[in-house]
Amino acid sequence: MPVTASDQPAPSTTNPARLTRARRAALLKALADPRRFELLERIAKAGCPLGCSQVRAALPISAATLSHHIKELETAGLIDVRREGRFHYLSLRPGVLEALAARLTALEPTTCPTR
Amino acid sequence: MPVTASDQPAPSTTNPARLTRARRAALLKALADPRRFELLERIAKAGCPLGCSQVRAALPISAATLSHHIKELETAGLIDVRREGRFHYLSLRPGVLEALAARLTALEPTTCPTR
DNA sequence: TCATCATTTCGATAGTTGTCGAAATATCGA
DNA sequence: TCGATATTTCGACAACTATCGAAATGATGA
Repeated sequence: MPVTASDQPAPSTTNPARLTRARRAALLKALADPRRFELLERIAKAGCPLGCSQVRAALPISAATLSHHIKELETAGLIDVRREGRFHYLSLRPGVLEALAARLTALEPTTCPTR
Repeated sequence: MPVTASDQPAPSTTNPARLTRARRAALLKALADPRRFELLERIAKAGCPLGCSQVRAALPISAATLSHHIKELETAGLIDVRREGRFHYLSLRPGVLEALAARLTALEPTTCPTR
């Protein structure tokens, strides 16, 4: 892959609704992996920042792989990772999913009048 | 490819709002490719069924690759392809993007009360 | 300081996929 | 029937990525 959104300085918290082409692609790619989506679902469901290890315990996944996916989600700007001592806490970055969803639904409105 | 949603009989027009795990993943994967997304955008923008060749003319892409992406979008259930003689017409399958968007925003609502 | 635990990085591997040119198939008009 | 045009299939290649075990790093508490 030549130039992804991952190369960007990236997902500034301000202005969460504006989605670059590259950022939109990065988000979709991050979400497209089933394991990552499930991970995100768990984080979302938790509501409060979720401990890394708790996820690890609940999912049949190696630590290395989990770390990898967390980085992907973070790089895409989907989650925030608060690093506190040796524990890391994951939380959904607010507004991002909504922004993406809006972008998707924005594609729909035009319906063919002839049909 | 082991077991993806593509194997399913699948994107029945009825009940567009229910999204299987597999189907959701297939949709996201289909959308994650930049070229495919642009293709979809063009189809959406056209409103009315868009000729395959018109797309081909407007995009720097080989016929083989275009065919491949169209099949991906169709298999994912994002577009309908009406085959009419030697021309094929592409149109957005209604409701699918909305359903996916809904699924995404559904992840958001729970916000941490402590923070 | 040291053992322990959480997380990351490294290296390697297997599987997936986007891309194309060339060949095949299909449809139409002459 | 024949040639032209539209689309698909085939075969191949390069790039990417999910995955893991092992080793490294970092932080804590004894």
